[in-house]
Amino acid sequence: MADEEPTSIWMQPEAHERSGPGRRPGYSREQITRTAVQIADAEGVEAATMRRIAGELGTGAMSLYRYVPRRDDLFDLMIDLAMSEIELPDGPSGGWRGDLTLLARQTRAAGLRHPWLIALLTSRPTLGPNLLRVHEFALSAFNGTGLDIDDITRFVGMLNDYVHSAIRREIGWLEEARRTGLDPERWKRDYMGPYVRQVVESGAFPLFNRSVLDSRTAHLAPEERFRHGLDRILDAIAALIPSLGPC
Amino acid sequence: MADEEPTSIWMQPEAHERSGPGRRPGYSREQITRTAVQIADAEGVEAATMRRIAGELGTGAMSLYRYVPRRDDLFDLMIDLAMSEIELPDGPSGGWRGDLTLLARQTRAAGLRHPWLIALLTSRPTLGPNLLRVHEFALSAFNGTGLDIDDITRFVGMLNDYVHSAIRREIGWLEEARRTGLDPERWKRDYMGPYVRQVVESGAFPLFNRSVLDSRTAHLAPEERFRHGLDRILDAIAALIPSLGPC
DNA sequence: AGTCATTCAGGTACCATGTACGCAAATGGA
DNA sequence: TCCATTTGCGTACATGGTACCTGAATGACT
Repeated sequence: MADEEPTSIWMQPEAHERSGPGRRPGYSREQITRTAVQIADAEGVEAATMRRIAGELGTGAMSLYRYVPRRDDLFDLMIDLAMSEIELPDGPSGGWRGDLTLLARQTRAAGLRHPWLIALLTSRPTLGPNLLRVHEFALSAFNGTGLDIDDITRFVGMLNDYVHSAIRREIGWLEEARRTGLDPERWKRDYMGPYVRQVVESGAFPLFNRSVLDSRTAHLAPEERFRHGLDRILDAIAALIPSLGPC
Repeated sequence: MADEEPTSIWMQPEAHERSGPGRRPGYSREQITRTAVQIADAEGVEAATMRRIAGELGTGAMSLYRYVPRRDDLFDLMIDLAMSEIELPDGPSGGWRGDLTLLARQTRAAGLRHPWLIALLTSRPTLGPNLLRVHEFALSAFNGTGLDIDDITRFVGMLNDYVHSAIRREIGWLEEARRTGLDPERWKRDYMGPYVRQVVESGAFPLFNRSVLDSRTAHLAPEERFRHGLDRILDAIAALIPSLGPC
C-alpha cells in the first residue's frame, strides 16, 4: 500500500480502475479475502497464513501486501465478507420481534458457516460497511416504538450478546477439538469429559451439577435451543419497553 | 510434565511435596503464572511469551515446560489466578439482586485490572476451580426463587454476557491502542476517529449516527455507565421471574 | 519506435515465537 | 559411594509476519 499511516483499512479503499503507467494488478482484495475465508472455514483461522493464502492463489506471500497492509486488516476484510452474507430487507417491517428474529437467525447461520467469525468479531473492534448495515437494521427495528436511542442501543446490545454467546456455545468444543487436532468425539471423551465428571463427582458445586445433569434444554436440537433462548431474550426486551404497557 | 496425554491442565495438578531422589524444583506453577500475569497486565498478553516470562524469572524458556505443559495451559492458569481475586461471600445472602450486583462489580474490577482476562475467557472454554466457584455463586443467587435450573442458567448467562460485553466496551480501544503501539489519544484521533467521522458525515446510517451523537449515557463516568446498564439487565431478569408476579 | 516513470510480482532475509531433544547438575535412598 | 530420578536449560527446528530489493510489465510522452 502506498500509505503507511496507521489508519483503518476502511479508509484505504482498494485502488480501483486506474489510468496511467504501471503494471496491472493480477489479484484483488476481494479475491484474497475470499481465499482466506475458504481456508479459515475449512481449517481454522490460524491456517489462513499469508504464505498459505498466497500459495492457494499460486503466488508468493509478499504479493499479498500490495493489496492488504497487514494481516490484521485482512481479518477485518474477512469479517466484513462474512457479514455481507447476512441477507436483510431494505428496511424494518414494523414488527421488531420478527425483524430481530430474522436478524438473529441470519447471524447464527453466518456464524456456523464461518466458525471463526464470532471470535474475530469480539476480538477486533471493526466497523466495516456490512457490520454497519446489519447494525443499522437492528437499530431500525425499534423505530416507531418511541424508545430512547440509548435504550435501543442497549436492547440491540442484549440481543447481540445473546446471539454471539449462543453461537460460541454451539461451536464451542467443536472448534476446540479441531484446534487441538483431535476428532470431536475423542475430545469430549478424553479431554474435557473426564474433568467435568471429576468435578461433578466431587459434589463441590451442587448447582453446577444440576445445570449439567438436570438440564432439559441440553437435549434439544441446537436450532430449537437457539430459538428458545432467543425468545426469552426478546421476552425480556418486551418487558422493558414501557410503551407496551405493564407486562 | 510426565504425562503427555492431551488432557485438561486441571487434571494434571502440580507435583507437590515429593519424597525421593531427584533435584528439587526451583520454581512453581503459581510463581510462573503470577509472573505471566504481571507481564500481561503491563504490556498485553502477547508480551507474555515463554522466553519473556522465563527471563523475568532469571531462567531459560525451556525450564517453564517442567511446570506447564503448553503455553495455552498457562493461559488457563492465568485466567484462574485472575478469577481468584474475585472475592465473594461463602453463600448467597438471600437477595439475588444484591448478590449479582456484587458479583458484577467484582468481575468488572478484575477485568479492568487484567485487561486480557475477558478476551482469554471468551476464547478458551476453561473450567478452573475459581471459575467454578464464581459460577456456582452466581447460580446460587437464584436459590429459593423456585426457578428451573435452565432458567437460572439462562439468567446467569444473560448477566455474564452483559458484564463481559460492558468490560470489553470499557477497555475497547484502550487495548487496541496499546496493541498498535500508539498512545490512546492519538489512536482515537488518527485511527478510528476519522473513519467514524466519515461514516457519520456520509449520513448513510442515521440510527448509528444518533447512537453516536445523541447518546446521553456516553457522557457518564464509566462506573455509572456500567452500573446503569447492569440495573437494566437485572430489571430484565426480574421481569422474567414468574414468582415475582406480574411486574 | 524509443524512453522512462510507475506499478506489480515475488524471492530472500530477518526476527520472534513455541517447543522437541538431549545432556549436565542436583538429590536422596540403598 | 553409587545410582535412579528429577530439574535446569542450551541448542535447534519449524512456522509465522513482514521489510527490502530486484526485475518485469505497462502506458504516456517525445
